[in-house]
Parts: sequence; structure tokens; C-alpha cells
Amino acid sequence: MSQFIGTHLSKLDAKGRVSVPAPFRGALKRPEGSFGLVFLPSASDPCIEVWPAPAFEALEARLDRMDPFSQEYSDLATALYGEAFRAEPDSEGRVVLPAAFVGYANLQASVAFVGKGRIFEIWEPAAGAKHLEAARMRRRAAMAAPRVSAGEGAVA
Amino acid sequence: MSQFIGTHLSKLDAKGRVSVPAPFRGALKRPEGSFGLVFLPSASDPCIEVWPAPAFEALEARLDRMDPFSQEYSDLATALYGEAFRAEPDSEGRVVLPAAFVGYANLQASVAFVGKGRIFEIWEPAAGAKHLEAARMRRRAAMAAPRVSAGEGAVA
DNA sequence: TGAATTCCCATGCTATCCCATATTCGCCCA
DNA sequence: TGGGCGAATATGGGATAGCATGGGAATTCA
Repeated sequence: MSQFIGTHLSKLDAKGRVSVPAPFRGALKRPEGSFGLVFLPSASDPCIEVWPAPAFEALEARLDRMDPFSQEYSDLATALYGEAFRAEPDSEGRVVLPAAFVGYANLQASVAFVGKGRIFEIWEPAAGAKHLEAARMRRRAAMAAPRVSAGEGAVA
Repeated sequence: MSQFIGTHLSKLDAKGRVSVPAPFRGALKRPEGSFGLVFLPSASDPCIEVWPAPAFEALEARLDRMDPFSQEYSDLATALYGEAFRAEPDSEGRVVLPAAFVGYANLQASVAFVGKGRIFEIWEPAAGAKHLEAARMRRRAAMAAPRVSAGEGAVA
């Protein structure tokens, strides 16, 4: 399972383009050769979530399992189809970020790509660093109190 | 189950490379021949944790047991993947340490690899020695006044 | 027709790979 | 038991391919 790991810096040029870091580009190449990225303003943080096609499909599947008349369904559907933005990197591996997204995440000339496993996020670098540090602190707590008994044990 | 034992010194060259001590290299060779290391800033100490692929996968397994859309999941995923760095030693057994890690662990020209069983850590030598000594002291105290049963499991 | 966007090409830089050397460690034999 | 020999390791440096970034030209939409 190849995933998005680490933080990479990139620059936002005058035309609103950013180049997706090479390690991420590799991780999201699909068999057919197409990429298929969905950009979505994060609901919880001032950043942009980027969902590769397979992960996004999982998100849609979740929507399918919800009660179509519930408020959550409506909210999620609105987010997924109203705010989302689909794109495909150009031949240089760059995408154009819509101005609304740039504003939402407070992006300046420099942006940070933060890996998050099956998706990644785009942050204003300083805000991203803060967010990561906070997450590291929480990790200490989470790791200190293992919940399940089963062995984290040697897999090898 | 091969493990990481002992402390080894290595030098950080001008390009930010360190060679993984030979005994450790042997311990982490996978059947396929690939290595697969994940570097992670420690949440509790100014050092870098190094997780061989199998051990890291066990860590990921914990994520897999969580609801992928929960806040909890999101936090842990950020902590695990956001700052991590995946690498494979080159043909000489070296890896390049990203500058952020060098800074986090206060590394200078000389670095210490400290075995910790399933994983190992990279320390600034003096800090590492201090850490070892402190651990020994705590262990002595614990022996003198045994209280809880066992299983402080700890991360390693 | 003007503006904006997309595509493509060009370039400097950086990270990766590769080779070369020195040093250490382990082993074998005297 | 000591010396010597050989191999593996640690470290340094150089070349090359890939990447990030910038700018220009063509095309599309209003």
C-alpha cells in the first residue's frame, strides 16, 4: 500500500500553479496512467485536502451508506460535489489551485504538502508545522496508552 | 527475530548522509532484499526513531482498526505520516537525513545509533549517553521499589 | 478582440547514484 | 599468542539524471 508520507515544500507561482512533489506523484499514479485528484477544503483545518481517486471513491461509498434525507448526508454531499475541485496534474506534475482554495488555506508563495497516508494536505508552511507539532504531542498520548491487547509484535 | 542491540557511532557528512552501522543493516534486511526504513521524530525525546518496514506496518495496523473518518484517525494519521520520512539505504548502506530531522535531534558531525529492540534511535551522542544513563537510573529505582506488575509495554 | 488559461519548452539546481580510497575488523596461520 | 593478510566497512567526492520553477506561445472563452 503505497502512501503519502512526509512533508514537502513547493512554490506557488504567479499563475497559481504548484508542482506536486515527486514522491507524491509517484504514489498516486494509477495503472491507466491517469491521476485523478480531488481537492477539498478541509472541514476542520485551514488547509486543502487532496484525495486521489481511489480514496475519494471510498468517501463516496460512505455517502452512499448514509440516510439520504439526513442532515449529514446533505452536508457531505454538498461538500463533495459543491466545493470539491477535480484536477489532473499537467505534464510537469503541476496543478492550478483555484483562488478560493488559496484564500481558504491562506497560501502565500510557499506551500507545504503534508502526507497523511491515503490522502495528503496542502498547508501554509508555518500553519502546517504547528499542526504537525500538535499532532506529535497527541501521538505521544495515543501511543502511551495502547488499547487493544493484541501484539504490535514482530511481524517479521 | 533479529533485533537492534547496542550503540554505534557514525558520522554525518557534508551531504547529510550517515551510514547505518553494519550490525543494524544486517538486522533489517528483508527477504526480498529491500530494506524499507521509516524515520520519525520521537514524540518524547530529541531523537529520531527508525522503524523497519515490518514494525512500521504494525503501527499502521492500529490505524486500520479505527474509523477512517473519525477525528481520532485523522490526528493519528497526521502524526504518523506527516513528519515521517521513508528511505532506503543506498548501495553503501547510507541514508540522507532530512535537515528537519538533523535539527530536531540536534545532530552535529557525529551521531549515535542506539538499538532498542524492534526499532533503533538516532541521537546526538552526548544526549544519547545521558538518556541511557537516565534510563538505567530509573530502572534501578524500579527494581528497588517494585509496584505495578508488568507490562509497561512502552513503544519499544 | 481582449483576457485568461493551457500547453510546451528551457534552464538552473538538487538529489541520487556510482566509484574511489582509507580504515577497521576479523580470520588464519605461523 | 602474535603477526599478517584479506575482506568488509566507513567515508569522501564527482558526475548525471530528474525535478522544481520560470517564461513564452498558442488556443479558447467571453
